[in-house]
Formats: sequence, structure tokens, C-alpha cells
Amino acid sequence: MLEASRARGVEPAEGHLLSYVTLYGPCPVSELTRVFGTRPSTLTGMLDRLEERGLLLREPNPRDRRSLLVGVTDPGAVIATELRAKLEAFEEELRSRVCERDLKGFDAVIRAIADITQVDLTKEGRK
Amino acid sequence: MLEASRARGVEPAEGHLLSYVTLYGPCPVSELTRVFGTRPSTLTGMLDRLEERGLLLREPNPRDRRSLLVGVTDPGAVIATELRAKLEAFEEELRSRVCERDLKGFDAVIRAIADITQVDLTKEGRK
DNA sequence: GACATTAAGTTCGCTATCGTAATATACGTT
DNA sequence: AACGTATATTACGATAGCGAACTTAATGTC
Repeated sequence: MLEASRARGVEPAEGHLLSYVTLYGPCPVSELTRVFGTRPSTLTGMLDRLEERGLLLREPNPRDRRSLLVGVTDPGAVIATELRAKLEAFEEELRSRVCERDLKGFDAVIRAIADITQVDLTKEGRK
Repeated sequence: MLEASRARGVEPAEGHLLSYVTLYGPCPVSELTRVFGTRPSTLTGMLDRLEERGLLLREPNPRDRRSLLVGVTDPGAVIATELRAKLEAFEEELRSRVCERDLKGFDAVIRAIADITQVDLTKEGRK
């Protein structure tokens, strides 16, 4: 996924952000900080760079004038869609190599680690 | 482990480095770049900071005058030992929460991912 | 043995991230 | 209306990573 992003001129983290916004529509920065577990100041920088390249944009939030809604542009959505396809291909490849039981074990271990280290895995990302 | 490192005044990556050097004795920087998968220039910075704090030191390598052997100091070894204990406690906790089969699945998935993404998991770390 | 090549680390400049703190604006509650 | 809280930005210093250029030393080749 790393090369897939870089091949499209965005960093992996930027690709991730682009994908999220594409999927879940215009959303406030505060939601992104929760979902990605990054500091607001980190988001500001990422958004600046992506907006400058015309991949996303910040619009006023009609419900709260402190807040901004981050939305994707058409070129941004194109990249996000391509990355999503790559991710799905990866998942398929992974499933072809490991059995269902192994995936279940993987999931259980990840959850246990998150639990022990008190990491919130959901990050309130929308389903 | 992140807080365990920071609580002792080192960054997680620094703690990892300290642990490795403590376990595997004075070793050349080139070995560390292989094991950690970082560029030599990255190591230089980390070593500078750790050496400045008196946690490790660079000695000449008698077998190759281009090379330096990185060794740990007593204060560095204390931190490394504490971190090792934390890690072992973590492992034990994890094992108490998941079954052997889940761990096996986790391992299989990690290996499959490394394989698909062409990451070398061994990094030639010593046993 | 002289010369070219390769290897080990360092230096420098750059980017992304963190954590902290300060700020301006707006919201909500009392 | 006032106070406290939340949203996002800005600014700062630090860590961690990269790549390129460089120095010095070892190695290979003719």
C-alpha cells in the first residue's frame, strides 16, 4: 500500500486520510483526529498539503462555525478509489494465503494487545 | 512498552536499540542498520543522543578501523533490563488472554503480510 | 604495488510526526 | 451575560526517518 500511495504522489498517511474522507463524506477535523489518533496540529499540516494539491478542501460547517468540514475533490476521490481497489486486492491475496482460523487468531491477538495497552481500536471510525 | 520507555526518559525506538545492544554485546553500526532496517544516518542521530546521555558508547572496532562497536553503559543496561522485564510481563499477559492457536494464526498472518509486501522479517537479528 | 571499487559511518538538508502551549472564535450552561 | 469548554490553527523544540555527498579504510584487480 505504501508504494501504491507514493506512486500516486501522496504519502501513505495522506492516502489513508483521503480514503476516509471519500468514504465517510465531509467530516470535521475533530473526527479525523479521533479516527487517526493524531494531534490536531498534525492534521492541520496534512490537510494543508492535500488542499494545496487540490485533493481535498475545507468548507465551513453550517452546524458549528468553529468547525470545518473536510471534503474530497474529484481528483482526490480518484486517488482514493484507486487505493481502495489496491487494498481490496491485498485483502483478497491475504485471504488466499491464510485460512479463516488464522485470521480469527490474528484478530483475537490484535484485540488482546489493544486491550492490554489500552488502545482504543475503534477510534470511533464509522462502520 | 511506549510508556515504559518514556517513563525512563528514552523514546521507544531508543529503548529497542538499548535492549538489542545490551543483549548482543558491542556490535557495529552496520549490524544495527540491518537489524532495525534503518539508514546509517538515522542510527548516527540515535547513537549521538544516547551516547550524550551516557547510555551507550562507541568504541573502535579492532577488526576494522572504519567500523565502530556500539556498547552499552551501566546506566543503559539498567534501563534495558527494566524494559526487558516489562516486555516479558506483557508477553505473559498476552499468553494468558489468547490461546496457542490464536498466536499461531497471528504468526501466520504476519508472515503472509510480510511475504505479500516483500518485507524481510528476519533482519538478521541474532537468535 | 598501484589503482579502482566497495564498505562503514558521518554530515547535511529535508519531511513528517509528536507533545506542549498559546490563541481566536464559537458554543452551551448556568 | 458570563463562564467554561470545544474547534481548529499557529508556533516551538524534539525525535525519527530519508537521500545525497563525503571521508576514511578495506578489498579486489590488473
